[in-house]
Amino acid sequence: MASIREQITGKIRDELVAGNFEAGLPLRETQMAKRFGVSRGPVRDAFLQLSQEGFLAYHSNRGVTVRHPPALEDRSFVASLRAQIELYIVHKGFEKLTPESHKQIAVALAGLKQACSDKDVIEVAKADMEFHRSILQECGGDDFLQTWRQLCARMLLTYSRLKSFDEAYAEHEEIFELIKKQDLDNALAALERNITIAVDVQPDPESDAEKK
Amino acid sequence: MASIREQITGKIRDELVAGNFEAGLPLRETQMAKRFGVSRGPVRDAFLQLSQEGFLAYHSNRGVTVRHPPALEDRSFVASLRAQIELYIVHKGFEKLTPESHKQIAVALAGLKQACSDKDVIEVAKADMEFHRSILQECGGDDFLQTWRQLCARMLLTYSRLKSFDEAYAEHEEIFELIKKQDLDNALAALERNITIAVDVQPDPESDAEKK
DNA sequence: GTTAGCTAAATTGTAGACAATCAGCATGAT
DNA sequence: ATCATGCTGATTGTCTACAATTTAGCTAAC
Repeated sequence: MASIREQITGKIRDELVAGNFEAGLPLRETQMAKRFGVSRGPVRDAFLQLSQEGFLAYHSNRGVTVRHPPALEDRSFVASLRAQIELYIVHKGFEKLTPESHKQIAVALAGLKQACSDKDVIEVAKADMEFHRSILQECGGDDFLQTWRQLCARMLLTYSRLKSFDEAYAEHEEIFELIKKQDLDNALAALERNITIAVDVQPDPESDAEKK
Repeated sequence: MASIREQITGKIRDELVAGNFEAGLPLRETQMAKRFGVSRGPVRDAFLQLSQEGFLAYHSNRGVTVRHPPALEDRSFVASLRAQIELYIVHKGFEKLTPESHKQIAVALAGLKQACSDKDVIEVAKADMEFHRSILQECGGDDFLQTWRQLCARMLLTYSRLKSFDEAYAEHEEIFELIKKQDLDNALAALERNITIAVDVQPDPESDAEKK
């Protein structure tokens, strides 16, 4: 069973991804602790972790605030870094993949399918990341997972798949099929498209600099 | 004045960079708390933060262990990612640099000079990073600082400048001079050389996979 | 001999109380 | 008016005690 800290971290992260809190808004330890019916300790740990993950901005002695999404001009660079990491890991671990690996990835893909048919944007965002994460995991890319997570966090603060749910799912299904067919080159190409295509849209008016 | 958590985090990080603890060694909250004469709270926070930074590996309910350095084959990729981030930020913020910025960077460079003349490897490593960090800071790259830190942490776990101290210093001085001369292209080139040249050496026998 | 289950010690996880710090506002001197 | 100073309420930072979890060693059954 997951610790309270992990549960709290997950719940707050979900809300941040869902966009329930506007950028810059301060989150209070007491408020969250009372809301979830726990003490401040685990909440404090969660805040610290989410700050490191890139979702919150930590201000010494003054608490945390919801972090602003990256500036429009930086988003494609973030996506590029993320794509490089995924491609590197998949390229490196492609041989290692076993039928069991395929099964694990299939589970994640099924989750995405469900979320898409439910048309639940938050669940889709989470399932999207989980699909990619499972691939990295199976390719043995644990070493880069934390850095990958940070980049994903930056992207999730403005998650918005322009395309239809069905199309978003189809993209991931294609990646999975190519992996199963052991077609490395096309799998990598499909991955890269999938990662970098979702940016360069939707001008966000409140992408100001972080205030100190 | 810095909080206890920050002080503890810094001290443990220094020791990790210095290589005082061998990879895989578990660090105990109680042990560290007693050692620094504080309670477990700040130590716990420090462990959590250092885990996120990439220095420690966190195991639920079982504490933290010193993380293994990246596999030899991955190091140049880590350096490449770090170089890309620095080049991107400097490229983007080069215009913003003011005489005051140059002064800030000069301070960091002076620190590196001191450390080099003292021939103190740990201080050199810290000053090296501080020099780069000050440049990024002045170029307005706060958004990527956390990711950059993670990559640096991975590199610092095997920090070893092959060249002499004098040569290491000269490299950084050159970068600074090119920045002052506002010679963007050559500054970027010098930066990239400086970052990527330090890898591809010294086969490390104990670069095993992380144990779960 | 091997293995499953139990017990005890060590360690991390959580709670609640207290101390330190900070932002805002009123107050008063220049 | 303007700036400095000192209060005050709110919030984070730290400590201590206790609960939950894990690990290792022992025992006993097979």
